[in-house]
Amino acid sequence: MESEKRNTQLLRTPPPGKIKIMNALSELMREKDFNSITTADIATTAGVTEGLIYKYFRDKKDLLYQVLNGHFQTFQNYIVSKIETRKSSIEKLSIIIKTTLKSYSINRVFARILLLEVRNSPNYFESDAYDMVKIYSRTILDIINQGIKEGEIKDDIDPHALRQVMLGSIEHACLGEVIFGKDLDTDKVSEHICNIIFRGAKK
Amino acid sequence: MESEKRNTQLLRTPPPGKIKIMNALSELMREKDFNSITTADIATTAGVTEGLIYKYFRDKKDLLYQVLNGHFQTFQNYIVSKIETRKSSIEKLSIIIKTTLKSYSINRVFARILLLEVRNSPNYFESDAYDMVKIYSRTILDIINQGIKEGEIKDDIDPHALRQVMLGSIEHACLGEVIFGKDLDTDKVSEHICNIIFRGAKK
DNA sequence: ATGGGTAAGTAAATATTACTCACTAAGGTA
DNA sequence: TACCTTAGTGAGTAATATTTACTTACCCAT
Repeated sequence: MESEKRNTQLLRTPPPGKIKIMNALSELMREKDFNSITTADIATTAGVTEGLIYKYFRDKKDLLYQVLNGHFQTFQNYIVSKIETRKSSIEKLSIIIKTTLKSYSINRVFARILLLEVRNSPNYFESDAYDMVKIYSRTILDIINQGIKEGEIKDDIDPHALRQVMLGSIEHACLGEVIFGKDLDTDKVSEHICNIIFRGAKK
Repeated sequence: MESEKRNTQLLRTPPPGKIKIMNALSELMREKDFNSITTADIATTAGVTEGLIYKYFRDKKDLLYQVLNGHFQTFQNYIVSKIETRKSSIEKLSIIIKTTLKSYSINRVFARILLLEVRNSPNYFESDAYDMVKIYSRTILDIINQGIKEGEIKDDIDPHALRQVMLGSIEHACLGEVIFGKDLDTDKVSEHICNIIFRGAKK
């Protein structure tokens, strides 16, 4: 009963102020980079006072991490829903590449935070958001290993290296879009990337 | 005569204070991320006053860009010296991958700045440092195009995509080292990466 | 119903820190 | 000598992230 109470408390929808603050930052980041956004900016666009930010977030960075976490949650669900029906490993990995690229492209704020804004501070790697990244990253590795075991992927390929190439390619491909707002034909680009990667990785 | 004077002025070795400031930031960044380093920190480790920083640099970020530029200059020279003797495109690209990875690995501060600290602010893309990046990036593209023309690389490969995969792979591969200080066997990793990339890209 | 506890939110003070400005000292040069 | 330029100083200022003491509203157990 005790734990049930605490549990419902954890799961219940966050207070409106908290939501408003997170949305405000997300919105502001469509135009500005994180460091150029002030706590005053955030508070006014959220329609709350500056002090409230520090009721729900340890500091400004913590707010950023929680916003990222929110975006990553929906991203992760989307990814999982896309690959669960597929059988072949190569196919799964291709879908991950295309879907990730598409997600970054559709939600540039999400991509911006993940690729440009958080990695420079050590605290990020202790955050819940980074835990999500680890899960996503782990998923890819598992699929690669499965692919090797089932003979779809060459067994002289280093799984970690393949994952690095995949993730690196995806990230670098959308950098231009995220930074300069260039348009990106995700279907075409992901096809090119898959072409390069798998004509080597596929046995 | 006017312009000659100005020219020698530009080329002559920078004042000791400027050098000390740049070295100080570089040194501090071996331990801390850029945002956690204060101008006071920089001044004291450099043994100058805070005001002097703003004599030579527009702002704190500009200092960072100039430090990056310095590192990139030596990096670029190193790269060029490594590939100029080689004939084959694939070979050149392989060397670039290995050498870049090695450079990042040896000079973590350089890698840290380039990959984690500058890309989030728009000003960076107006800086001299970014001009250097463009040159480096252009070099790779030229080699790829040459490789395609000479039949070393498949002609259905998109040159930009191949470059993205290359650069992305390199960067992602050294991220763990740069962030967490993990050791990296550059020879092995670059071999793995080349293996993945070129078994598809090589005709 | 009511009063005590807790969650949501406020307003103003504080402390850090990037950046400015008016100044000095030391060459070099005409 | 007088002057100009360059290197450097040190005390400020202004912006802004964070803290603190306080108010209000609501829930639930007596």
